[in-house]
Order: sequence, then C-alpha cells, then structure tokens
Amino acid sequence: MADGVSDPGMTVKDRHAALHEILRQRICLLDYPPGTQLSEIALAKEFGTSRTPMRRVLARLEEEGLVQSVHGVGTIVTDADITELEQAYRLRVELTALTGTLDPVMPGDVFFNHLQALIDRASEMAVSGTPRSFTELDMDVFQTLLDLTANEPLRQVLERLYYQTKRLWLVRAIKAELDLQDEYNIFRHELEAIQIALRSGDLSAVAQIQRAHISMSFNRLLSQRDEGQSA
Amino acid sequence: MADGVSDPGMTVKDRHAALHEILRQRICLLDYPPGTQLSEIALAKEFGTSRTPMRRVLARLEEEGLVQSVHGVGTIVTDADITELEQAYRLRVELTALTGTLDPVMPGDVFFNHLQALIDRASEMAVSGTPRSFTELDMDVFQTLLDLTANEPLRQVLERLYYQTKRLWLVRAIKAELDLQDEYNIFRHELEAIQIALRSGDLSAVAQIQRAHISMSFNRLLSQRDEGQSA
DNA sequence: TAGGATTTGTGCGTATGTATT
DNA sequence: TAATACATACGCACAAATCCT
Repeated sequence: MADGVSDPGMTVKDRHAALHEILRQRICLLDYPPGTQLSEIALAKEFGTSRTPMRRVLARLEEEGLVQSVHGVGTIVTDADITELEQAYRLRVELTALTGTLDPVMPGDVFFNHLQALIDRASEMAVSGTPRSFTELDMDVFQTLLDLTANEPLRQVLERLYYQTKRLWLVRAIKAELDLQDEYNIFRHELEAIQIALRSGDLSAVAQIQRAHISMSFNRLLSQRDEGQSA
Repeated sequence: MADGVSDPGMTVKDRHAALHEILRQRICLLDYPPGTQLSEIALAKEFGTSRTPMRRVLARLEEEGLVQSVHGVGTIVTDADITELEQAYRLRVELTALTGTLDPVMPGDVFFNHLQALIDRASEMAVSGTPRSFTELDMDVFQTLLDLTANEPLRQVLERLYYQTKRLWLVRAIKAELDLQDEYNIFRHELEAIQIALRSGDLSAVAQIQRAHISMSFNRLLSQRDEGQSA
C-alpha cells in the first residue's frame, strides 16, 4: 500500500533502499516514537512483502542505531538520548566542516533555484510552521546541501550521523522546550548566509557556516538539558 | 569448523560479529582475492550454520564495500581500485587527525607494554617479514591505536575506512611494486615516533603523526600507480 | 514455579534472475 | 534462440528466547 515500493521496474536494491528510507523517515519524524515496537510481520504485511526483506531493512536500521532487535523480545525504536548522541553530534560538526575541503562541488543554476525554494519554505515556517514540518524542511535542506561535496564516503557518514542525531531536536520541540520562533529565524538566517557564501563561490565558507550552526544548535539542546536537570 | 564461532556461551550477535570479522580478515589479507566468488552454501557449511546468518554477514560486508551481491550471479569480492578508494583514503586521513581532539584517551601501562610488543614485532619484520605478516601487524597496530579515542562513532567510521582501503597496499606489496624494506623502516619509525609522543602525553601529536603517515603511504601508492601508467 | 503467548532467529525449499552452451 | 546450470532473493515453517500470567 505504500508508495514507491511496488513499482514494477524496481530492482531488489531499489526496494530495499525505499523501505529503508520510509522507515527511517517515520522514526526520525517520531511517527514511531522511541520505545515503539516494530513488528516484522506487520511491516511485511503493510508493504506487501514477507519478513525476509523486512528483516534486512531492520538489520540495517539497527546498524545505524535507530532500532534495536532482541531475540524473543522485539525490535524497538531506540531512545534519542543526548548524552549518548553527544559524540555523534560532535563528530558531525567536524565532518560538516570537511565538506568544504574534501571534493567540494560548485553547483549550477538548478541548485540555486532549489535553494531559493527552500528559503521560501523557511519563510513560511515562521507563520504556519510546526515542529514536524520544520524537521521535514530541515531534512530537505540537508539532502540538498549534501550535494556540495562529491566525496561519497563522507556523504554516507554525514547522512548516517544526521539521522542519528536529528530526533533530539524534534523531541524537544514537540515538548515545547525550545523557542520555535528563535529556531525558525536562526534557520532562515543560516540559509540566507549559505546563499550569500555560495554566490561568492566560497564553498569553504558554506561548510563553516553549516558547522557553526550545527554546533550552536547542539549547544541550545545542551543548555536545555541542563535547565531540565536543575529544575 | 572455524574457531570462535561455535562456543556455547555466545549470543547471536557475537556469532555474527565473529563471522563478519573472519570474512573481513580473509578478504583484506587476500585469502579471498578480488573477484573471488563467495558461496553462501559453502560458507554456511564451513561454519556449521545455515545460509540465513551467512547472508546477513555478507549483506553487511556489501554495505562496507568489500563484496558485491548480484541476483542470479553471485557474491563477489570487490576490486581494490585506488581511483575509487581515493575519496575514502582522503577522508580517512582527516578523520585520523580528529582522534587527537575528539575524546582522546590517555592510555595506561598495559597499553604501553602492548605498544612496545608491537614495536618489537615491527623490528623483526625487517628480517623475516612478508607482505602478509606485515599487514597482520599493521591491523593489530591499528586496533591498538584506535583505543586512543573514546568517540565510538569515530571509531566505527575509522575502522570501516581502514578495512576498505587496506587492501590497496597488500595488493601492491605482493606484486613487488613497493620497496618493502622502505615500508618496514618507515613503519617502525612511525611507531617509535608515536611512542615518544605518547610518553610526552601529547595525544594530538600522536594523531598528527598517524595522519601524516597515512597520507604519505597513500602518496607512495599513487606514485606507484602513475609509474605504472607511464610504463 | 510453570506454562502459554509472542517475538526474533534459523533452516530450507522454491522463485527469480543471469550467464553460458 | 532455447535450454540448462547455478547463484541470490524470497517466503514460510519451525526453533529458541523472553515475558507475563
């Protein structure tokens, strides 16, 4: 019943990738909140397949740290704990900086148009945004900016780290523990700064801007944790 | 009937990890040279299990880029092509530098004794070393020095990149396209430099030394390729 | 303490795809 | 071109582990 999975021209690997992306999206958008049990049989039924291909997708999600399978118990969506993810977050900060030096790619007009569309979406966020829609936009922005480097191993690691750490923000935002207006404005400002740096052709600057914002975003999450501890 | 796989106290994940490590070792030590076809049935038989757990191990090796499975054809050990692995190598260089700044760990006496033993082994290499035994030593050194950082995501990525790129050296060394005495001496010198930096407590220096040697090692491989092209 | 319900892990027959003759 | 051989991918039945009553 899901889209993009039952197309006839799809190869095995395409289906695997599609299923993996769908489940990853559901986990990171908290459709499956931490602690949710994912049933192999139920998922297989939903996507019109059997347990075998589902198990392979779940195994990959487990390697990525998004779920955990225990024999006899089940496959459970992992908790988004900031203490455990701090190392991943700091690594992500440093790797983002590397996108400016490892195989940077100067994009073409299509990219600039796409980026402008994303900025427009960000502007609308301040009016009608929700934590969820904002996260969806953030994911689109991430995937877009990832094209600024052609280093495939770096791209893969960054993608992994992004989805490992992204739930932290959404969990806090939904619990109204973040100033959403602040987050919206900062994000839009980041996009504009990136646009300016891109126009000047300075891909290293683009990477540094991203790095700075990821670092600051993490610090905002940290300060929130500290406030929660002292309360 | 391999070792470390049929122990009774082992859990499922332990067996998976053991099988994965064994196959990875065989691939990277060229027991399975590039192009080798790995039979699910034969491997299952060898390790006294069924195809299902083997398939999961092979799927993981495929994600790591060491094998490639094609429906109807087989699971083939990938080629160690320096052009394709150049991006991975350069990323590895940068990540190695990060081990000095991301959760560095000052080791204890056990580590120093272990390192001394490795240096002793390296000294013997100059006399009775083979490309294979040298690679085995290099792997042990890598695993040992990896303990100098506690950043788990960084450790995982570095391990992946190490085994992705390590075959390049061994392929060349076996074809006698490298000056082995040079390689031995450089390696021993690197270990001694690391030992000195460690004694002074400068973990950042240790990381920079490693970074420099990985970069130089790659350049030696590159110059070898260029000579081959011009010949 | 024991037993049943539920879940993941395993084993294997079959389907599907590929290459070769 | 068709048929045969052989590999991976899939689906299902069963085993093993865990939890709850």
